[in-house]
Amino acid sequence: MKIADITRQALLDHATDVFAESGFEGASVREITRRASVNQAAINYHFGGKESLYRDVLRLAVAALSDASLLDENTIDSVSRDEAVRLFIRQQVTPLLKHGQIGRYLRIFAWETLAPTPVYRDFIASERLPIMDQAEKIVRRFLPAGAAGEDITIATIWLTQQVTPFIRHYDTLSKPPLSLKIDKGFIEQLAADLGRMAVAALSVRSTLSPDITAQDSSLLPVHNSRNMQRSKT
Amino acid sequence: MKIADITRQALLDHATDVFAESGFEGASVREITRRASVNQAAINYHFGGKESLYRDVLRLAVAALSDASLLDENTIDSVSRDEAVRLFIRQQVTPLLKHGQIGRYLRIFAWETLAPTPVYRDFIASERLPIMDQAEKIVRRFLPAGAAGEDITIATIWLTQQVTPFIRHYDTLSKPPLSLKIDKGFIEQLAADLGRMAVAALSVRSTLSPDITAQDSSLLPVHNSRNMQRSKT
DNA sequence: ATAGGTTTTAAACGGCTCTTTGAATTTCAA
DNA sequence: TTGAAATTCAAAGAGCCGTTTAAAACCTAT
Repeated sequence: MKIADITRQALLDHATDVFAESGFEGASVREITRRASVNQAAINYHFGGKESLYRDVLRLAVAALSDASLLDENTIDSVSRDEAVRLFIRQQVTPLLKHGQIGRYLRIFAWETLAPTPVYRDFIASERLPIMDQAEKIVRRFLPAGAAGEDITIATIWLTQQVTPFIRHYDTLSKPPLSLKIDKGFIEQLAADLGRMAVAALSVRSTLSPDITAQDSSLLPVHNSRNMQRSKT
Repeated sequence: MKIADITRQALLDHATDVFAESGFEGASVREITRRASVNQAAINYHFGGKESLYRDVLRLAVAALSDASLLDENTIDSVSRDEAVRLFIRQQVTPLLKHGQIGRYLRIFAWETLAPTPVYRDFIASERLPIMDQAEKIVRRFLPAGAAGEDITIATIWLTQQVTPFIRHYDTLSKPPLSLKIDKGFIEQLAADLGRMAVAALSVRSTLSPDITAQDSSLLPVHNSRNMQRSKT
């Protein structure tokens, strides 16, 4: 491996760290190059600027998330819809363990959902995020066939965002006063709990779902009521 | 009203905007003072610095969220647990409408959950956020009496984070290609859907909950299984 | 070994950041 | 009205930002 490739790789690696910690704007090229133990001008020489470096990190992120995916085009339809949800949740929870790997990428995307950078906008405009397609595919199996596009969008966003709070609250969980140990057992349980809750939540959106509680009669079964209840503005 | 109070109020108001848009670090005193049409030094004169201004904004935020709360100590226990969840969800969804009001505060807290500022850490260390207390109180009504503290924490975080994705994705929803109209009807429906899903999700955590779906036999009722399944590390 | 291209380095540039300063202005009470 | 206090203002200070530059060091192939 050429020496230039080593610094290039070091830059990508530490840039991922810093971008995950502070977001694109909050990250400084000085901090990145310092951690990578390379000269400050290295980013501009190897990548052409901070933005291009970030673009490459985003590219690696989607690639890594695709590789780590438990679901592909085939399995997503060959398993039960409940199992699909559980797999979808699990593939997002497990990165909490491997801290040096995919967890950083999820944090970068968390920054982008809060305040999208122009780089990110360009990025998703060109290549779609597979995670969104997966979520939509799964959601469609729960919603009625004639569900409105808005219903699907809302449910899709909802599903994709079920795990990210725990990515974001990683520090809250692992540090005092909670000091939870984020080990394999914890991850397993978290995946199981979240999967179960997600299945239950999506099931009430389905016309097939039974009444979910006996102690609240106002919870009538829903039949794609979205459009019926809109205000007539 | 004294003139000094007018600029002070203008600073607080526009600071809330900028902090909500860009977070604490991303916000600049130049931008705030420019929007407030006051001198750049005004923040330091009236508040003593950017940090103190932010502290005051946070103070106003928790106060406003408390005022806008549909739940207080009394009602949270006087209604059914399902109704409590729905009210909790609704009180967070409605700010999506009143853009100039509470929505900004929720966005500020969204920034803080992603990367807490020292100011925020100090802040919550002194006075607890009522929303967390509410969520925990509600969650406890769903979990078994002997539930582990970790289970409660996880479920509490989960409940508080059910709405924020939609606060964050406000632009995604309202702008092309979706271009959803965020009107009263939409908010009502969103609150209803999220409320129903949240109740369903929390119900499966309860020993009282019935089986929620017939097509997946692996979904057995759960009995506070968290501790039983932990790895023996 | 040497020439030629690649990579690294230190320094500087221009622009933005928050804060400080001291004078000019406005406000308000005597 | 006058004088002291409160407030506003323009300017400058000190520091970090991303980027550019040109010289130095390094590799590699002849």
